[in-house]
Amino acid sequence: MKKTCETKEKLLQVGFDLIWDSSYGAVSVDDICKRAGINKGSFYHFFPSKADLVVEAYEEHWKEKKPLMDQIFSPTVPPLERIQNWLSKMYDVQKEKAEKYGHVCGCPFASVGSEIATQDEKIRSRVEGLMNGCLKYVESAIADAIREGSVTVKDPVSAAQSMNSLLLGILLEARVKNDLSVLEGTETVVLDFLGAKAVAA
Amino acid sequence: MKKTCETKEKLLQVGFDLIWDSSYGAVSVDDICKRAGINKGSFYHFFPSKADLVVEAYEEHWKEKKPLMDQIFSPTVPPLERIQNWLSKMYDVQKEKAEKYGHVCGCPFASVGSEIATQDEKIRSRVEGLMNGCLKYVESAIADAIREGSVTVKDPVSAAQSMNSLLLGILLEARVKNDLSVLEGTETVVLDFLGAKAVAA
DNA sequence: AAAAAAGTTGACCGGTTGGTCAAATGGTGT
DNA sequence: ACACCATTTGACCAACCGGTCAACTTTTTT
Repeated sequence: MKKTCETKEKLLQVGFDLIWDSSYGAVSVDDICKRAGINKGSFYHFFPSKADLVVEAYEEHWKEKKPLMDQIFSPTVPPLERIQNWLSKMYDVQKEKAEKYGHVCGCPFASVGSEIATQDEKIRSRVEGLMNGCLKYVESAIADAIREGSVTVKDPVSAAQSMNSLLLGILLEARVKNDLSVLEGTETVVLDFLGAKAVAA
Repeated sequence: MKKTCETKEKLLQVGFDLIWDSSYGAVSVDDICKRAGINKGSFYHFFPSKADLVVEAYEEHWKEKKPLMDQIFSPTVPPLERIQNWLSKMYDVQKEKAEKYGHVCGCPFASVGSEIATQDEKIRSRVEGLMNGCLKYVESAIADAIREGSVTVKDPVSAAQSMNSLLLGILLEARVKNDLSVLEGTETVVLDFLGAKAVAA
């Protein structure tokens, strides 16, 4: 027998990747199991339903990414640099994904969230929570930037909100156009949006 | 027998509405036919496949909306007012949809585009085209605003691009949160983004 | 070593999926 | 009256869907 939960983790990871690349509706439980090399019975041993797998997969993905986010948005880093580093990391992830799957995949929360927002309340509310999680990092970075006067924007809460929407929109556009170059000007656009005074390299 | 194409048009309209509200994957051909009160055989008399119905439905939807867009973005209207009127109309449509279906539906192009961008090239490229169609209106309005000096933004092409992304992101967020109030500050955010000098009522 | 718990297997289920088809229907031009 | 063509019908299909289950193996507990 394999190490405890190795099977479950494999299902979570494969499910997340497959659905991120295509969509919730287009990926079947069989697809996930086949790709994971695991029998369907095992799937339903660990998860009551396909929807539950998705909720857990997103939870897991966030748990894995959080340490990196904490590092990127560490208060020891100048606030605008935090945002620049975040955007840079985001681009790298998108590029890596695009090379691996042949598609620009965009934001996994946004894709699935938009697809099933009107159909499955459990998933919808979870996605909403995860999005709000991201928001906190940006909010605090912008607030710090305002305090040090490196930015002309006034309200950190609404600025973070809008900046988040802007990023989601850009990622969505990159996915729809299947074109990485859409993401290339992101740093400039975002810094402009915040009214960043001096753009440090 | 019914008037020519009445059946086809009904299928297009019902299909568009159903898929806008939920998603491409979650709406079956049977669902569309049942709701339209039309037999499935007729569906496949008019459309070679489900994907083709969607492509035609989006084409049709655009054809219907275009006159209004031309009117809103008429060069006889001051450029910033065009954008304000567009945003106002957008809010009304979202509100109406939300009241009718109980969900904030967001942008139909974005929802379906994001869902199947990586799966069906025919639909993807059509959605991309429609998005670019919208862009032209905004581009020309921003260019006019720049010429009259009512806006601080410099390049109409990239500004329109970013403004479009911002809107898509806001609509996506409203759909995921299922909350109309997300849309309420849109006009302010957008005008701020453009660096609008004086905000006329 | 025995028993209980955790994990795994693959066959199986009813319902639904996108899509097909031959036959019937009805409007139109001659 | 006729034939012609677009439209309509509903039965039909194989493949697939999410999900179940009883039997079996492995690990952990006692």
